[in-house]
Amino acid sequence: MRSKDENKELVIREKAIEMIVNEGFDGLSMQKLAKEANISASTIYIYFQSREDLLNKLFIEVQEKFEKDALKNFDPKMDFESGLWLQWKNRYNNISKNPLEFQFHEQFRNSPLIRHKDIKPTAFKELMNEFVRNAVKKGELVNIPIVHYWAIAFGPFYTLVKFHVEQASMAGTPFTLKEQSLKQTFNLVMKALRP
Amino acid sequence: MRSKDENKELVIREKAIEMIVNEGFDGLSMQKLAKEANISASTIYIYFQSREDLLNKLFIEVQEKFEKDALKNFDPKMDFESGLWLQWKNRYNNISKNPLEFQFHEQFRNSPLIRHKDIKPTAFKELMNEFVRNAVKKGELVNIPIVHYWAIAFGPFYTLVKFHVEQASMAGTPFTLKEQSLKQTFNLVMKALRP
DNA sequence: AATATAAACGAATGTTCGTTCATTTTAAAC
DNA sequence: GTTTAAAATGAACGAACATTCGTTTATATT
Repeated sequence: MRSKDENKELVIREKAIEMIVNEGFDGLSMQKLAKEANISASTIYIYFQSREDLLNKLFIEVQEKFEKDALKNFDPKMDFESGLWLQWKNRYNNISKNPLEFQFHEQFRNSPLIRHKDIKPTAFKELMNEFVRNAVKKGELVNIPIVHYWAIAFGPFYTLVKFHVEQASMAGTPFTLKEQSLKQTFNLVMKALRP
Repeated sequence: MRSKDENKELVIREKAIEMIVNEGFDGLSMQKLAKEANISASTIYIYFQSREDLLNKLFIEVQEKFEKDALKNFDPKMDFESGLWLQWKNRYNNISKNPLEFQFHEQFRNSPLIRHKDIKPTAFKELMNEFVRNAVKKGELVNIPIVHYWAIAFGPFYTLVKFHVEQASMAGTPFTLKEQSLKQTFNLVMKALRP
């Protein structure tokens, strides 16, 4: 009996994301993907049920990886400023290490494909809610609806990061955003969020 | 001689945006679009050179309309808080009146299609820069790089609005976001931006 | 070394794609 | 009412699409 080549599935995933980022969803055909991965098109169907299944699995994989990595060293009992800053830095690190995955994720999130999936509420979300509740209780954070909090706490972060990712992507240069820039923006955000 | 039916071009544009928002870029085929618009596929080519030309024209149209409407009653000599709030409200009004156009714009902006176009710097951008320079000079705004300003001044706005647009779109209900919610978020953003 | 079994493949399926073109229809201009 | 020229069309084009299938190949197990 022959066993599945784990590396082969990885190549399919990598090339698929690369093609989608560079050419969009309609730029990803199974035959072109096969050629890029140096395999036969029919081989893809051993690893994925269909094109749609492939896309969904890619999204879920990236989403889960990003959520998990965002919580590295994080504890909802941390003081608010340290906890939020840790999240900014974690997310920043993930994006600079995986700009293609990030762009794929953004593209998927902004497309109607996202509607065909039901996004299950993750433990991630509950952990963040706890973090926010604690901070309000301790008087470290203004008491506002959670969506307002998300908008202010992460809106500036993603706007800033996306700007730099897009700049780099268009110019063909590596993604660069100095930690000092991030910190300066973060300090202003904290000013908004403190009671 | 027969003249072009302006209404026909409008229907094509409307249906195209509708299809893209509901089914994505690969959901838009010329034949399906023709059927939706009750015309022959070849008729589309009287109004647009190609599929790509159609997409580009749609984007440019929406982009210019949104930029123009964002500046309604705006003057770069306004005091900072009033000027920024006016922009929030203008943008908010446009999005709630044209949620499909907004979603189309977001989808395009986050796709690689945007790279095939060169975005010419608009008068819009220069006007905003002047507004910011004035505000800094008058001591109404912290002195930070312009990209940091954009991130903080509009990041929270778009994060909040997109959340509500997506909610409404998924649930099939109309877009609703109370002005009071918007104002509350705005006040915190102002707290961050004041010196 | 033989066997068994899933991986891997190339070719072929029927469909749909964007676009073209010869023809017909329409309405403005005279 | 006739002319004229562009709008509008349906049929047709080859290319590319996702997926299937019968066959071959590779490898773990015996």
